[in-house]
Amino acid sequence: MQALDALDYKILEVLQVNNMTSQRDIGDQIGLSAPAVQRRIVRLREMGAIRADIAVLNPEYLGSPITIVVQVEMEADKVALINKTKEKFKQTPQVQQCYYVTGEVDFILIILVHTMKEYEMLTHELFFNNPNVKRFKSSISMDMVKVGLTVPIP
Amino acid sequence: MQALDALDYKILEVLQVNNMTSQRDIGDQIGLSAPAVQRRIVRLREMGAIRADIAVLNPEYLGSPITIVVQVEMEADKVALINKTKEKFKQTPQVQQCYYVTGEVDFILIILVHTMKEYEMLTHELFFNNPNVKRFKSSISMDMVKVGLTVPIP
DNA sequence: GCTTGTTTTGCAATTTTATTTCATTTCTGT
DNA sequence: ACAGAAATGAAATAAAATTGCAAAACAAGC
Repeated sequence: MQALDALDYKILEVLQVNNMTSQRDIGDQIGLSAPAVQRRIVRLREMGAIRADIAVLNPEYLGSPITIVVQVEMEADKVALINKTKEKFKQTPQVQQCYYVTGEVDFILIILVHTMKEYEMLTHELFFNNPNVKRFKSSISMDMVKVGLTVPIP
Repeated sequence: MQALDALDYKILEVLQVNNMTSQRDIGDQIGLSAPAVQRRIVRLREMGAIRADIAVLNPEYLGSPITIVVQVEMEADKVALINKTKEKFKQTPQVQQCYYVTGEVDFILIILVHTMKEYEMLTHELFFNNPNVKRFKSSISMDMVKVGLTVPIP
């Protein structure tokens, strides 16, 4: 994992807000030619500093899915079981995000469903049918005050 | 807010995974010409179905920020105070995400900081100095099992 | 069920952007 | 200071996005 320099950081800072910015524009902003910017971006992708390039969609236009924050407490902390559960969460399309955390609960999930019926079925699939889940608590999101994946840049 | 058709959904499905996919590729996949795809994408952006186009960065390369999930319980549910608090969270760069939720707690935050010292200072700024915050609970993320903004498409 | 007006489409042409080539410059380590 | 490696800019090329326009698909009214 090679280190990044100040110019790389500036490029990332621009791209994580708008990855449609042209290389010429970026070059002008940071004092490099377009090809130099291009080569750096290729390298940043190859090394994995840029993990993906995505369009952020507005849920309003997609049947207004319901966002639910779920806290999951596990029965046992056996690594094998934890990993199996992680894998299950990862592969469930409705699970938008999953964090394995310290503290009273073990997982915090951000789940998106189109109906509460769908959520009800999902809870069976993910929690009731998993004997290692001790309990879970759901909080319905009334307002997605801030949503993003922006990482603060040093 | 005008409705989307099946082709729009297919385009969004592709773009929310990889917005660098060329219009020709998308066209081939869904049976449209590149210009037709182009015009639909422009429209989807204008109407706000596509909210942003971003690069997803790998925190590993950015000084390995610590991800913390915070549950915040408010003192009073006065709308004016809630809105002020929302605004504060929204404007704090370390707050990557903020959900206003039903249930025992009022807010769930995803926070990224570079050091625990930074977090300690942030808790003062956001929580201790806000008289309407009754209590808050922090969970450190040990594994970002799944991270994304993907919305399930109908 | 036909006609008219509107919208959407595909093709071709144009423009813009990304990528490659290559000589030169800048860095690095000795 | 010097050799080797890496990064750069200018120019050329390739690829992609965008535009103009005629034809096709669609919808509403008669």
